[in-house]
Amino acid sequence: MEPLLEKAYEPKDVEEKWYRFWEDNNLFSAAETLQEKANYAIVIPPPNVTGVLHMGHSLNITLQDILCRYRRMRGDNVLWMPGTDHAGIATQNVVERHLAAQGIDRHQLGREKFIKAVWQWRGEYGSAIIRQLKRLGASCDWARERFTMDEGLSKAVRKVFVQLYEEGLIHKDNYIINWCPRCMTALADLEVEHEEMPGHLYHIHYPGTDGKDGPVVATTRPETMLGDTAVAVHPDDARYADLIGKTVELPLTGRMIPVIADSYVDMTFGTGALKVTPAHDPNDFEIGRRHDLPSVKVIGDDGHMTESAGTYAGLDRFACRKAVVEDLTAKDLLKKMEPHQHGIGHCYRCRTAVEPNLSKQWFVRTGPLALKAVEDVAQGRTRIIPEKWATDYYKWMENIRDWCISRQIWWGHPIPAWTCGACGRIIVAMEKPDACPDCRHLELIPDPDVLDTWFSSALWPFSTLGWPDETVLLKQFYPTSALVTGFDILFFWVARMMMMGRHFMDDVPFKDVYVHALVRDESGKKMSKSTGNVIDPLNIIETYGTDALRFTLAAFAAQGRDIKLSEKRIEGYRHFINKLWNAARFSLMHIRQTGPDLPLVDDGLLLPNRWILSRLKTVLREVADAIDTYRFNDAANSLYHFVWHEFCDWYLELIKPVLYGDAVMQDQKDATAGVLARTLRDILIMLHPFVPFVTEEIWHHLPGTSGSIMTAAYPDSDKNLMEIRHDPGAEQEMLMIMGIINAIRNIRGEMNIPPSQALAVVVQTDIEDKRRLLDQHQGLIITIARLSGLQVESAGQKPRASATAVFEDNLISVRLEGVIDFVMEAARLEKEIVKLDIEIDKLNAKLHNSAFVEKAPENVVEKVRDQQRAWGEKKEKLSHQLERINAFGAE
RNA sequence: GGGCGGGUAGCUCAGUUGGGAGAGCGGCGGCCUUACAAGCCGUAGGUCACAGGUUCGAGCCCUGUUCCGCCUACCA
Repeated sequence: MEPLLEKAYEPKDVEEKWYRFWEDNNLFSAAETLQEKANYAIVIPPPNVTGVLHMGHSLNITLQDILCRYRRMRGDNVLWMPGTDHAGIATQNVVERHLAAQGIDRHQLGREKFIKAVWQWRGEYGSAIIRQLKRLGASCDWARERFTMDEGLSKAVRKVFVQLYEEGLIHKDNYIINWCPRCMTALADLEVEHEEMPGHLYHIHYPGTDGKDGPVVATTRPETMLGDTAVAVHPDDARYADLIGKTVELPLTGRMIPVIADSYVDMTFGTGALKVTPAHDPNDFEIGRRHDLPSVKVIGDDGHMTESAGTYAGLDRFACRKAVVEDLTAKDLLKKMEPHQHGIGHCYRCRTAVEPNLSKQWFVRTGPLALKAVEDVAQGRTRIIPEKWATDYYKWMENIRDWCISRQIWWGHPIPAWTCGACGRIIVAMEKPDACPDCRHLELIPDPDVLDTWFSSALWPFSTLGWPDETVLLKQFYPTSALVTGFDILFFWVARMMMMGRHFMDDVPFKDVYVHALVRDESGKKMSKSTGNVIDPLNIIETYGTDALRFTLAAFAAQGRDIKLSEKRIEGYRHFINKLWNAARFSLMHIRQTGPDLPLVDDGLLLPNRWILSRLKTVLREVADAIDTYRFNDAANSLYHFVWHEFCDWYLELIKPVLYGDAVMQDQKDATAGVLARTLRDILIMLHPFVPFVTEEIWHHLPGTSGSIMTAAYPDSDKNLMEIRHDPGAEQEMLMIMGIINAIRNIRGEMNIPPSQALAVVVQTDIEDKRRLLDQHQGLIITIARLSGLQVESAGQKPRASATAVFEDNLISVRLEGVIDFVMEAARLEKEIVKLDIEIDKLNAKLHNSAFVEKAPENVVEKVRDQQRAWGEKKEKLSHQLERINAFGAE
């Protein structure tokens, strides 16, 4: 029965135990039924299957877990849908490296065997991230875990592809796209990261053919000139007016190319003459289309020059640049070379410089889809929180470009399209057809490409619920309640889910999108392995425990865009966990009742009990409100303050005299233990979503509880809360008692009087109710302020030698005959008076300002007057005391 | 180029309709007071980036300046 807890909380001892307990008891699983009960659903942002838990996940998971655990305690039927995504390019890269270590190249292996190898790899290593999520305490419905390459999800992908194709929203086209020569695949615009880099602007002379000199063009990429098919100038540019329509020589190739006029050209940049390479520059591609120019692809998919590059064929693109520049210099065609800063696109998976490349790819026409997705947010069907992110969402959606969804890799969802070997017709279908519908030819060549991983992620909120089948789960939980994610994938993922959800489900995918910050290191840099500034959450968990990490993340969750994390903070919150632990340890020594049937609403309750219950009621409301509005930091801070600075610092100290006192009636002791039990219980419940492990552990030691704390009801508007009374009177009275104790402590501290020395104190007030109150709680004050005695009297007679303080109208005198240092006390009073003077002067200035008195609201003016009066009286008392002290000192 | 966010105590940051500047950590002083030294008590410290404006009143609203960070873009 006597549950003696260890002196310090040891997370390692309990975390694994309770996680297993929760799983074994099925506490994470949602009920699949079309019942009346409120449903609450969150789909996890699926981590990359190759991923290792980082701080970003930790924050993301913690916040979702807080919501889910909280909603369960509020009585909702909660589905937290977990899973991973197959991360096409990243996974393929990982597995390729894995194979390379064994000296195997994927092309040797062949496509089928390679995919088999990826699945095998996934089986071995793919659940690492899931195990790590569990260490964070994530209460996901693991039995329903999904993977974007699951059969069900693949079916959804094919269905979506086919339907969009039939609706004309997917098409295949020759277009200039971003190409990663290392990953050997196309990338979507979003998957390119631009980085400002120093380079050069090369001025190259293209000689004319009619005896005249010809233009000088400016370029940052001279190697692409081998693929030039025109030179463009602005139609209004007088300098080149007579060149338009003529041809010029393309150096190093011997080809002749036309000079065309296009208003895209910026006359003020460079030389005003632009070389046009339709196959290797998006703008040039557009110009090429407008002017019907041929495209010459001189850079191959592997980043080396093609046969079309003539003598440069086979050279790496960067080596070719060097060679071209050398050759131009030799021919005296390089007129100028100036330093130039410009943005260069890099592959977001491997950092290789992206090559704009002409290629035949599949695209989603996003325009019509985006229109509706914008409406959904504008009309409030989906709320984006904080609201400021809606601006970014709108802007991106409104400027959206077609989405290149085909990838030239092997790992991913095959594009459900086939080309007839005879007539060349493209067939798009859920399953491979037996024959070409046009010519009945039997040889159908499957499209070699796979789909962008984000294409399948975009379906996540409904594909995981069973779509395209009409499942109970789908009916129950779509639209989902909330999506919690970092702003870095607002476009990659959220925007695309919005488009797909609306289009296929005819409803938004989620009611709320909560966008949280990014976790950075303490100097504000993004954590990355290459910088070496990562704080590994698993290490943190080892050292400080999961709860400390979670509470830290929650407490910092709403701090703008970034969370700068350092171990110091986490350590600080570990102290909080330990504080809670010790408060529980103390409480459990006194809680013997096994039932909650204690008289909580009872005027006979002692003041500290009435006070803490009143405060508890307020905090219950505050925390619930904060979580309901995604103000996780407010919730965490409210709890931190309440538990540490009210419950521990005051309440537990205040009830010690009751619990330990010999003269206290047993029924008061019992009632106090009851209030203590109730308060601790509710603290545990409120804290549980934030720090699930330590609260579960304490819960099981707390008499009168049963089962898991996960199944405890959050005290809200139910009768649980009704039995706690909001008691402003008690709060008011406690404020006074605390104020007086603080004043005495202040004197003790400033006078350097050790706690071991008991003090004799006199409190004087003219208000009889206050005297009665102080008399009544004399014991409390004596114990907590460590007094030898407390005398309460009406104002008038002054004790002979004392240090004094004023709280409200109470004059507090600490008697220190023979110990008091008059000089020190005089200095203390003077300091206090100076401070008061400054404040009073400010108030006087306000009140002497007639504009203020006339125009400010009545209650504001009244408040200032009250304050002025109160401080004036306080100052008077202190000044009077100062005179007396000076007189004593002079004796 | 465009847009967004930020500049508040030594550090990291709160500050939700404009009305007496806050927390945590750190610092300093005193304490092993029967839950906790991962603790307790006390205390110092701020022209709220700068300059104007609106207002009786501005950390908060407006304008400009400056510094930092991020996102975005087709000036080669």
